Amino acid sequence: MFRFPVSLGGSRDEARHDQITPLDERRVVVGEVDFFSEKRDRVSRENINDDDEEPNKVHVKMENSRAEDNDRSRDVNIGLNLLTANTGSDESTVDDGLSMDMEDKRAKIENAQLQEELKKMKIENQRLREMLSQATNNFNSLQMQLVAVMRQQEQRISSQDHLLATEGNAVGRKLPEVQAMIPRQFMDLGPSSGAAEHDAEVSSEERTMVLSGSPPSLLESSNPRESGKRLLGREESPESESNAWGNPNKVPKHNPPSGNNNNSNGNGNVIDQSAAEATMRKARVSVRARSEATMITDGCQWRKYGQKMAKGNPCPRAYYRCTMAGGCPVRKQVQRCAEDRSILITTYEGNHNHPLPPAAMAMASTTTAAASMLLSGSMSSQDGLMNPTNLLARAILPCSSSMATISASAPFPTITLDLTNSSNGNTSNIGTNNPLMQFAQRPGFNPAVLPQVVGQALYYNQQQSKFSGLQLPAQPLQIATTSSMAESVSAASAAIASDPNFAAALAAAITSIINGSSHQNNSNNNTNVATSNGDNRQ
DNA sequence: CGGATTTGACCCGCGC
DNA sequence: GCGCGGGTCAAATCCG
Repeated sequence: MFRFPVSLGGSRDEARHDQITPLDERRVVVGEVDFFSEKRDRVSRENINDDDEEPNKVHVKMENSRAEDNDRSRDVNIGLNLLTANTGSDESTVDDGLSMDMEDKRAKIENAQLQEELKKMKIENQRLREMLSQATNNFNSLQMQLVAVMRQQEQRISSQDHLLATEGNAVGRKLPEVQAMIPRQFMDLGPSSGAAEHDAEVSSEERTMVLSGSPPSLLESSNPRESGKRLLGREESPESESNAWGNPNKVPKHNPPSGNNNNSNGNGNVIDQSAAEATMRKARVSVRARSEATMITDGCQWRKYGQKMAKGNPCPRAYYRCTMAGGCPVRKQVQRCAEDRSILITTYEGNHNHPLPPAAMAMASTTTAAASMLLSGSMSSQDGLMNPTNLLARAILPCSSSMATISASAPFPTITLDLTNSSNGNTSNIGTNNPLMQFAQRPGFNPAVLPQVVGQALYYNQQQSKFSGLQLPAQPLQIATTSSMAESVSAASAAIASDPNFAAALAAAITSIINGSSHQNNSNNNTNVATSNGDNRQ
C-alpha cells in the first residue's frame, strides 16, 4: 500500500492546522520520548505556511500571501491596523486641512467593510475545510480500494509466475489450484483462524524473511505465536466496522479455514480484497528504542485501554488505542524488553483513518509502508522477493539490514526496527557501514527520531518501487549516506511533493500498477537495491 | 465534571 | 473438553 504523505500533508496541514497541532502539542507528556521533536522543528522551519511556532513571521507572510488559513483572522486584523494607520497618516500628510471626522468615517467604513469581508472569508474557510475533510476521507477510502486492487493484481501475477516456475508449461491445468493456493496463504497470514491450516501448507520458516542481524524483537522472540491471535470479535468497535478499515477484520468469519471454500466460491476477489485489507490492518511495526520514559511521543493521541502481564516478561504490556478520531483502528502495544529494561518496545498495528499531524505522518507512513511490504513478504518465499512491494524490503536493506527485522511469520507479519544499537555482537560494525546507525551516532542524535527517518525511508522507497515508471525527481536512498539521512529523505520527499505534476504522474503510476506491469520490478531492482536478493535472506 | 487510567473479568483461539 | 495466554471490555478510580 502506498500513501501520499507529502502531497497530502501539504493540503491537510492547512485544513487541520489549528485543530491538530495544538492537540498534538498539548499531549506532550512529561517522561515521554518525543520521537519527532526534530521533525516538528524541521517541518516548522521548512513549511512556510506553518506559522504557529514563529508568530513573528506570520504577519509579514500573511499580508503578502493571501493564504487560506485559520490564522487569517489574526493576520487580517493586523493588516487592518496597518492599513488604517497608513491611510490616516498618508492622507494627513497630504491634506492636513481635511476634517478628522471625514477621516474617521472613512476609516470606520473601511474597517467595517473589511470586517465584513473577513466574516465572509471565515465562512468560506470553514466551508473549504469541510470540503477538504470530506475529500480526505474519500481519499482514504479510495486508497484502501486501490490497495486491494493492487493486492489482487500482484497475487495474480505472482501466482502465474509461481506456476511457471514450479509446474512448467505442461501442467497448465493446475493453474486454478495454484492461483487459489497462494492467495490463501496471503489471506491466512492475518487471520488467526486460518493460521493452523496455513502452517500446514507453508512452514513458518518459509514465510519468514529475517533481513537483519539484530536479534528478533521481543514480540517475535518471546511469543511469536501469541503476539496477536485475536483478529475478530469484540476487538473491533462498531465505528471501526463502519469505516473503511473495519471490514477487513471480519474476513475470517466469512472465510472459514475449511478446505477449499475460498477457492471454489465465486467471490474470490471480494475475499482477496478483504483479506488484503485485513492483513494490512494486522501488519505490525515494532520499534525498539532505549528510553526510560513510559511511552514514546509519535504525534498521535493514545488512550490506554488495557494492561496485561505477558508471559515471559516481568514488565506489563500496555495497550493503547488511537483517539485522534473516533473509530480509528490503530492500536499500539508498549512493553519493556525483558532482557534489557531500558529498551522500550512499541508495536504499532493498523492504519489511521483520519488526517494526521505532520509529526505523526512519519510513524504512520512507517506502519503503512511496513504493512504493504509485509503483505508481499507474506507471499511464498519463491516469489516473495520478486514481488513489487518487496523491492521496498530490499531497498531498505542497505540502510537497515542490521536494524530492521522483517518477519512475515504467522500470525502477523511484523517489521521490527531496532534503534537500540545494542551490543549483542551482531552490531559490532553497524556504526561504520550502516547509514542509519551513522545517523544515530551523530552527536546530539536523539534515538527517538529514527523511527520517523525509517518511516520516511520506507515510504520513499516504496514510492520508488511502486512508481518505477515515473519520471519523478527520485534519488536513490544511498544519498542518505552523505550527510544526514533524515535531511536527505525529507528533501527527496519534498522534491516529490513539490512536483506540480505529481498528481498526474501519480495517476499514471496507479494506472500502470493496476495494469500489472510486473516486469517493471526487474528494471527497478538495480537502481534502488544495492544488495543482492539472496544476501539478506536467511 | 469530563476525560483518562486502572484493573479485574471476560472472550476467544489454540494446544494438549 | 479444558486450561492457558493474549487481547479487550467496562466499572471503578484518578486527575486536571
